Amino acid sequence: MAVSSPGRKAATEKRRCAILQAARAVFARQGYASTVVDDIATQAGIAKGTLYLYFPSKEQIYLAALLEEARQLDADSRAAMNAAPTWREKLGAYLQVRLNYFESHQDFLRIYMSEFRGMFMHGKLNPEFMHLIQQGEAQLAQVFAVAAARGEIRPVNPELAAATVSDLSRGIMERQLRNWGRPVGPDDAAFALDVLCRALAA
Amino acid sequence: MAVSSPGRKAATEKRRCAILQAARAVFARQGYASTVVDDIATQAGIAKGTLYLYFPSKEQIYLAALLEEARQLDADSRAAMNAAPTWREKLGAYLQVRLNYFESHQDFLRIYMSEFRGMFMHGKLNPEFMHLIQQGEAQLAQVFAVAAARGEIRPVNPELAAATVSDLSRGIMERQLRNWGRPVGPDDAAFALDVLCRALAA
DNA sequence: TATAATTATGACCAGGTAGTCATTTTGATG
DNA sequence: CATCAAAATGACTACCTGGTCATAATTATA
Repeated sequence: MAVSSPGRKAATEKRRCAILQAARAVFARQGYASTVVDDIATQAGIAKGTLYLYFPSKEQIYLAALLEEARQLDADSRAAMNAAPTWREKLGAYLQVRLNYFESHQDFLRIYMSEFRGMFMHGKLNPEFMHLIQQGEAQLAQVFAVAAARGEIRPVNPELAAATVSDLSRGIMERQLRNWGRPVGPDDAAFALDVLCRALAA
Repeated sequence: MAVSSPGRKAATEKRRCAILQAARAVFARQGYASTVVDDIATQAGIAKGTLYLYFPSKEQIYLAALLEEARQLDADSRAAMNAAPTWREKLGAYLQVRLNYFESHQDFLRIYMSEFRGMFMHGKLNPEFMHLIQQGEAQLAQVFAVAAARGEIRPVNPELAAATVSDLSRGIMERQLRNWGRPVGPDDAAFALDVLCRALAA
């Protein structure tokens, strides 16, 4: 008569995660349009019908798969930046977190870079995503605002500086993804950090 | 008996262009996936069947619509940079051309920014596109290589520097497209140029 | 104007896929 | 073990859309 035992709930949650992981793998490999719902089910080792027991639509799977990781990235980023004392280290932490995340979550980043970002410009986007992204840049801007107020960097428009950082970090990740020509590595991040430091130095 | 009079050829070419322009408008508004071939035909004021007299498939329309503009942007860019004498002015020209292009070809840039770029990472891409893009960065890299050899800038990896420029210029255009929060304008480009100059100064 | 060639049309078709649901399997409970 | 609710299944359907082609309109030629 138990409507749902505790063990039941855990199993359900586990399966949910497995589905999302499978979805990320498939979407990363094939992109949203070329992915068929059955592909995801197969990758997850379940039947299509079962998928629809956990998610209402292909689109929702996609969104959920990305949102989960986006939250994590945001949290990691936030933690690392808060732990860093100086603006320079905070900046380094921001870049570092992204590089680390890249190592362990390529699927997510591939989807994010290759098609998700473009969604901003078209139809509506899940508000939480907007928030997450805006929040990320706002945090960065805050760092620069503080540093500028303290005279640690020259007085720049903090939002513009933050946007610059996010442009550069995106570029780095994109180059990692497609190894365009020569291999890119940590040099790339070091160069970006160097560029930023020189550009911002008081 | 004339197989095709000269006036005929011109009319055909004109229609072809009209189709591509219509295609850009629609693709920019709705994205590739959400666009139905009939949308393009309607926008161009012709019937769907007629479209297929000029192009063999939806994908080819998309590619042709973008390739046309990409060639133009490349040409403009090349011309402006060649005309500029110093590395600094060449860099300014690169950014400027992109900003100008943005004014007059929003449709193209919207498609390019929001979904086309992501294609690099998935399936094959028209080789001419690869070439155009790689060539663009290579030209930029060349500028830096020369400037570094002359001691006009500090000795940086030219490819990395070029990549940085293209990351920043992309960021600018993207921010223009979605007026995220406050309006962005030429300040944005000026800031980017400033960042680059400071970062590269000998 | 009559004739023929070129160009345009849009109803139609074939293929493919998101989502459903009647049926089966699982596993908890007494 | 018997019973039954919850979970899983996959064949099926309803719909959509890229591309075709027989027909019609247009334009050039004689």
